[in-house]
Amino acid sequence: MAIIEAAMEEFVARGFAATRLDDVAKRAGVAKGTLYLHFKDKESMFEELIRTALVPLISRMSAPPPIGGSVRDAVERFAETFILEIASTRRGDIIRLIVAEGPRFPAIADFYFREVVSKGLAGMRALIELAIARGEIRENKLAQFPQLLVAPAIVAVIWQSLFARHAPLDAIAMFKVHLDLIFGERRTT
Amino acid sequence: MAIIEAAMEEFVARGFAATRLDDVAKRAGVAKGTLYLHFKDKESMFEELIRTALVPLISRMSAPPPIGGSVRDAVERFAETFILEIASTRRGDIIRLIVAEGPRFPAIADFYFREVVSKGLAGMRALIELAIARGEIRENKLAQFPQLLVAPAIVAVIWQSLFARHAPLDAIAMFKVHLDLIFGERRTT
DNA sequence: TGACAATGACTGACCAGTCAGTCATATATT
DNA sequence: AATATATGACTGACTGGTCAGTCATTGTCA
Repeated sequence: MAIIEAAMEEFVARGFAATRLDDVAKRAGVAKGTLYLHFKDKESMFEELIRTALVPLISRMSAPPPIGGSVRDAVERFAETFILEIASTRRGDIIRLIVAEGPRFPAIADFYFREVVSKGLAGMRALIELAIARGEIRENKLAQFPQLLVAPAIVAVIWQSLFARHAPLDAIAMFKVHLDLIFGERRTT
Repeated sequence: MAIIEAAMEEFVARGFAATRLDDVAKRAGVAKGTLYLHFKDKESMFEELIRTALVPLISRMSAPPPIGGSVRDAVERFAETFILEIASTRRGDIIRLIVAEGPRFPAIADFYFREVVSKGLAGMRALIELAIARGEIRENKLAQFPQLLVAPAIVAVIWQSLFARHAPLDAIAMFKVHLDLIFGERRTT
């Protein structure tokens, strides 16, 4: 749907309040009235968009449980995907948008917490516990704070949208160092 | 100045675009015209506010270089101060506000990068290098990414404003686990 | 032709920014 | 000291422009 894409662009670039529906319509190549055939009003358009935008994130999150190789490899592949497909792209702006508008749209913060954050953290915690059981991770208190595992990814997202211009950040290299801290220095075959 | 405080409250609560100067004036107990005796327009009011709000942060940042005890202790004290005085208070919202509005106010992102982020990271890097030289930290690639040291603090700030209601986060405990990852498990005397 | 989708001109609310006027205080004059 | 005059911080009603949301009209397709 062209409208959804157009609205996403505008909301990401200007935030909720400063986005004009005239601009969304123009970008989508429809008349303003058409928007109201699909959405009740600006606010529900915004909320539905954020929800929609998350569907791909969610499917990634609940993706492959790592039966095969080491937990570290699984986490590393996961993080690479996340950074390449989210932190370095338009989708990262969605996360920034949620941080920006969340407090003013409790419904969005709630939804995001329920559907993404709590599930994602639970998944991370499971991974961490598995790694501890296997002896890949020593620090067993890490399972209490799965946020620590993903913190650099969040920071990468923020960095890209605010400071990439001033100082580009090699998010993947950073994340590998982070994993070295957690799993111990990688064995150089 | 009552105006500054009032404006801060409103901007933090509603963001730039959705804040009404009538509300700022009412909250400050002055007439709207008075605002324009102190600020050129809404935009420069906002920018000056953000700059002003950072002064206390900056002075903290450039505070005591840790000559005395271990680097870990210094970082731990620093992080505790940061979390208690920033992440858990109104000031945390300022950081969120910068994340939210930064892309639309390049001047603010620039200023913030120059005055806070680059200086802060340089300080962190120096600390990390000292700790590596002293043998407190093994992972010597950490000096390339001082962001990793502070990432949990950033995450804590965001968590507090978005999700504290759903799941309170013990940011200090989290940070200690983080430090255990970096410095190795703490010796229990 | 009838049913439905799409349009875009229009309306009314809202709000940043203005400015003619007020008034408390300071300065000058007698 | 008493009165007159000047100053400028402050006010808030007002204006002009903007924009969310509406709806009478037009286009489309079976």
